[in-house]
Order: sequence, then structure tokens, then C-alpha cells
Amino acid sequence: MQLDEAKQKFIQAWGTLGSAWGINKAMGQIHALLLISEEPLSTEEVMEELHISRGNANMNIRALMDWGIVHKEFKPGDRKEYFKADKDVLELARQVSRERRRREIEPVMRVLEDVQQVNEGDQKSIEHFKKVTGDLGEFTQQVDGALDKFIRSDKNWFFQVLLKLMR
Amino acid sequence: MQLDEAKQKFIQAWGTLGSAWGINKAMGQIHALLLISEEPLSTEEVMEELHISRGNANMNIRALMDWGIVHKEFKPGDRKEYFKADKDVLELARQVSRERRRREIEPVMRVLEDVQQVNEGDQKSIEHFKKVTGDLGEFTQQVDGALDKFIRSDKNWFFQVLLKLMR
DNA sequence: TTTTGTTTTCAATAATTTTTGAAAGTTTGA
DNA sequence: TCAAACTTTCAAAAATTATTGAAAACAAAA
Repeated sequence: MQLDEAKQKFIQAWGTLGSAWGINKAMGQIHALLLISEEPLSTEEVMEELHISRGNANMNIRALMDWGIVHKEFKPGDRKEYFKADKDVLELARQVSRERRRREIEPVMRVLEDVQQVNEGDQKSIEHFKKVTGDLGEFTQQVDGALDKFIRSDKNWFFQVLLKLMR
Repeated sequence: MQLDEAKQKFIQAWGTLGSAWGINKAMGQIHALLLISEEPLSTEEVMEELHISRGNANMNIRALMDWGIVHKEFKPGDRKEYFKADKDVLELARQVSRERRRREIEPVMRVLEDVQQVNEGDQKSIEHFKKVTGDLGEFTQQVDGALDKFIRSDKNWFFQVLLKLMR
């Protein structure tokens, strides 16, 4: 298989995975491209490789930096900004977990807690409602806790846990 | 807080979480509604509660059944179909994991493996490309393995793991 | 200061996804 | 068999989201 063909496949796959995760396709593709580039790339280069507009490239590179998985670099004697994706997969996973936790889990947890305050209405219905949302809240909290531990953890911890899980 | 207000909040939150996960809002809301309903609901009732059309309700209930988290029920002497969400949170998580694994992780794993076959091109570039995609593949495989274990597991296993994680 | 190279913004447009509603299809029971 | 009750489909419309490209803003060098 040609290297270029393989790169293309990977970029497409990563873009598709992105859209399944509520991350847009361009963002996923840019991330893929930066991951497999040995050298940091300029906005121009990203535009060219992926055939996307300047605005699109700029916005999505920005978003990737917000996620903390892409970083600016400067080349001496060059005014352009260059971008590079973090290549440590574990660190990537951690960063993504951190963001998703903040954006998705936390708001839901807040609602699940808030909604436990319900007290006006048919008593039996209230019980049932509290039970269901309470169970969800508990589970969410446990997942959140584990995620938090993962985010704060070091490599060793992670592989130890994997070992435990596999047993 | 009023029960109705609380229900509304929960339905909204669950719908929003849905969209963050690439599940559409209506689907999330229907799931929420079925979760907090003590009795199974008919399509009509879902339409009415959420102010959505018949087609929309029907399609999304169908999708929820595909995910295996909502089930048909029949009431004796009634021709209508009624729907009920599985209220076991652990079972829900398992089912969602199963589906996402099948739809998202598996295809990406296949591409990551496939792409390791690359052999035409600049040698050093090939090395780098294989390294990055290989690392991703390894990590993905490990996550996949853990997920698989979780999916097949029973309640006890899950809580034991949580304990281990928390330590 | 002015020029030049670069990044950012954003209104307009395009693409995609969701929703509607009416028609077609199916099942049940008389 | 027929008609009533219910479910499914799907083309069209609406809503949402992503992309473009040109103009504005910015920053470094002359």
C-alpha cells in the first residue's frame, strides 16, 4: 500500500470517528493530519492538504487548541504559526476525557442533582422519578470519579488498572 | 420544585446529552420520557408529551429499540403498541457501550490495522506513520478489550472494578 | 509611519440532519 | 371480505451545522 493512500484512509477514518463524537469532520481530519505529520504544519499547508478554506482551517485548529490536543510552534525567522498534535496517545485520551467530562458529564450531573429537590406533586410519582434519576446520578458520579482518577493519573497507574481489568 | 418542572428539566438535559453523543435530541428526549414514566407509553402519548410528529416519534422509538434500550409491550385487549425503557442503569450503560463499540470503535480499529500494511514510500516517513497509527491502534485495542469485558460482565464484576479503580 | 505578511472574524451560502404530515401499508376483528 | 385501528414510509420543508471567502484586524519589519 502507498503511504499517501494509507494517510488518506487514516484521515478519513479519523474524520468519521470525529463526527460520531459530535466533533466535526474537518476538526477530526486536521487532527489526523497533524498527528501523522512529522513536522508542524502551517494553516496554509493544512488548507492545501485537506482542500478546505482558510476560515475553516483557522477555526478548527483553534478548536483543537481549545481541547488542548494541538499546540502552536514557531520556526525561527518565520512569521507564520505552525501547529503540531500531541503524539502521546495516553495524554491525548486524558485530554479528551477532561474536556468531555467538563462539557457533558458535569452539566448532566448538576441537573440530576438539582432535580432531586422535587417535592410538589403526587407522592408515589415523585418516588419513582427520584429513584430513576437518582440511580442515573449515582452511576454518573461513579463514572465521573473513575474518569477523574484517570485524568489525574500517570502512565503506570493506567497500565496497572488495565492489568486489573484484564484479569 | 414541581414534579412536572423536574421532569421537563430532565428530559431537556437528556436530549442535550444525546446531541453531544451524536444521538439526536428527539431520541434522547423520548428515552428520558420513557425512563421516568411508570407505565409504558404509546406513540400517541410520546407525540403529545414532546410535541413531535408521528413520523418523528415512530422513527426514534424504532432507533431506541435498535439500540436495545427500549422495548415493546402490549396491553391485553388493546391493539396499540406501548413502549418502555429499561430502567436498570448498568444494563443501559452496557447496551450503549455495546452499540458504540460496534459502530465506532470496530471500524476505526479495522482501518488502523489495515493501514499498517503500508510499504511503498519514503522509508523514514513510513516508520513514523506506522508508529503513530500503531500506538493509536494499541490503545484502541486495550480500551476495546476493557469495554468488551464490561459488556459481558455482571453487576458484581462491575462494582469490584469500581472499587479497585477508587483505591 | 507605512507596508507587508499573517490571523481572525463573520455574513452569506452550502451541506447535512431532523422533522413533518399525508399516503401507503399492515393487522385485527367483525 | 371489509373496514377500522394502528404503524411505517418517505418526499418535501424546516432547522441546524459547517464552510467559504473576502474584509477587517493585527503584528512585525522597513
